[in-house]
Parts: sequence; structure tokens; C-alpha cells
Amino acid sequence: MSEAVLNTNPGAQNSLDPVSFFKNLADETRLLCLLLLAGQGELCVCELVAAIDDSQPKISRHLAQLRSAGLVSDRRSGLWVYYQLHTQLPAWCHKVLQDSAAANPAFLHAAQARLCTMENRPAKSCC
Amino acid sequence: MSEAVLNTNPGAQNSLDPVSFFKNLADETRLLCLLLLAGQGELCVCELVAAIDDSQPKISRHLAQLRSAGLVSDRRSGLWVYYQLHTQLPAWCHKVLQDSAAANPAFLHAAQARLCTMENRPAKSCC
DNA sequence: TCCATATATATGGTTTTTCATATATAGTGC
DNA sequence: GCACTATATATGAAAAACCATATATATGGA
Repeated sequence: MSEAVLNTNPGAQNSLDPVSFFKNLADETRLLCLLLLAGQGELCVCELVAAIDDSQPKISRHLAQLRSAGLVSDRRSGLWVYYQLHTQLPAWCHKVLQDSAAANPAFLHAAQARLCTMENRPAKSCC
Repeated sequence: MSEAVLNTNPGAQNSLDPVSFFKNLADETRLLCLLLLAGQGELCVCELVAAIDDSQPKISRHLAQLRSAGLVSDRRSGLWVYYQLHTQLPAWCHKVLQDSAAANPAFLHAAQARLCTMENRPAKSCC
């Protein structure tokens, strides 16, 4: 999967213009997904659904948007699809996400708490 | 002017939530305004109109939105109204703007060039 | 089959843009 | 001082474009 690419030439990673990038951050659901992924490394859809406490189609749709913009990549493992920040995300985008997460703990707190108390988490993840 | 404030208690500056912040950056006109202001310090409306090369009402509307969100402040000097990044902008927001400007020279280049060759600039500004 | 995830369609809502006009200040001549 | 004109900026209202959500349905692996 994850056929979405930032651009066709694999070397340079400059096709993500700043306006598109910020458009993707300008939604609570997507920003939560990105900042949670920035902190946790990799999460499957059901973990994001539990953390953000919203409907599965809604989360899935926003993840698809982030994927087609090249901000995240996905991999399937059995039933679950895991998302992470795209490894080829430009450095400045990564920095913006890290800085935003660090500067806004209150924005992430509830979601992180729900993630940590989630029952039957599929992976060996943290917390 | 500039009755817009980030919040009512003058001390803490936390009322700007990250989603609202990024919504304000998620538009080409507004992002150009912000990044130009981040680089130039202070610009009047007519300079921004010339740099961005768009209609005056459009620029004015977006500036009003940025002002009411608390991202910029304005002061009138004679006929001209000068805008700058709000001095009480949270540090992480300032950082995001600086990093974005530094990482995306191509996004700003044309506007900066138009600004520098602008005729009859009102102020003693740079270039 | 069941479960996790993705997608299609319809709909409601928000954002953006444009045009025309209004307001504010400055300058000039009287 | 007052009237008139010019320039800079702001705003009201309507149209257009865009975005997000819900429901229902589909897909694909175990």
C-alpha cells in the first residue's frame, strides 16, 4: 500500500508546499493524528480511533488525506493498518510537528490518556 | 486600533490553540503576509498588496482575520496602516513562522522581489 | 463467516472571493 | 478656518468554492 508519494523523483523531497502542509494541520482530527504519531512513532487505526475518541470512518478518511498528501505512510500487518509520519517528510515539517507537540501538552493530554488506558491494544506499544 | 487581543488577562498567552493557529497559516495569502512580516518586521497594507500582487480588499480582509486572531497587530501612521507580527505571539508560533520562512525560500521569492522593486514605498524600509 | 479498515454519496456548513461602497487622513486652494 | 480632491484602508453583502461529517456500503485478510 501507501502508493502515495511526495513526488516522483525519489531523491529530493521538495514537492510539499507550505500551504498544503499547513492545510493538513488545520483540522483538529488531523493535527491530533499527526502529533500522536510524532510522539508514538507508529499507531494503528484502531488506536487512533480510541485515542481521539471519534468514529472510525472519520479517522480513516483523515488518514487517507494525510497519506495522499505524503505526510504519513501506512503498512498492513494482519488485520491492522499502521500509520507513521512519512520517513521522507521534510525536516522542517518534522520540526514544526515536534515543536507544536512540545508546546501544546494540553491539546494532546486527553488523547494520550485514552491511548494509554486502551484495552486490547494490538501492538507491544509503549505507555 | 488593534483592539484585538489574544486573551483578556495580560500575563499568560495561551489562548491561541494550535488548530486555530494553523488554520490561519493554511491560506496562501495569509501565509505570505505572515512570512513577509516575519522577515521584514513591519509592512503597510500597500506594500503587502504590491508584494503579493493581489487585490487590496482581499489582502485587507486576510489581515483583518490575522488581527482578530491575535497573530498580527496594526498601527496607523498618517494614511498608512502598518502591520507586524503581534509582539505577544507565543514563542512556538514565532518559531514555526521563522522555520517555515527559512525552509521555503521559493515560496517567498517572487513576493520579496516585487516588494524590493516597488515604486513609491511609503517608509524607509530595507532592501 | 467476522473483524478492521476504506470509500461513495449526500448534505450541511464554513471559507474565500469579489464588487461596490464607506471611512479616514492628507493636501491644496480659497 | 472651509471646501474639494486624492489616496489608503476597511467593510457589507452576495456568490462561489471548499471542507467536514454521517450513513451506508465495500474490500480484504484471518
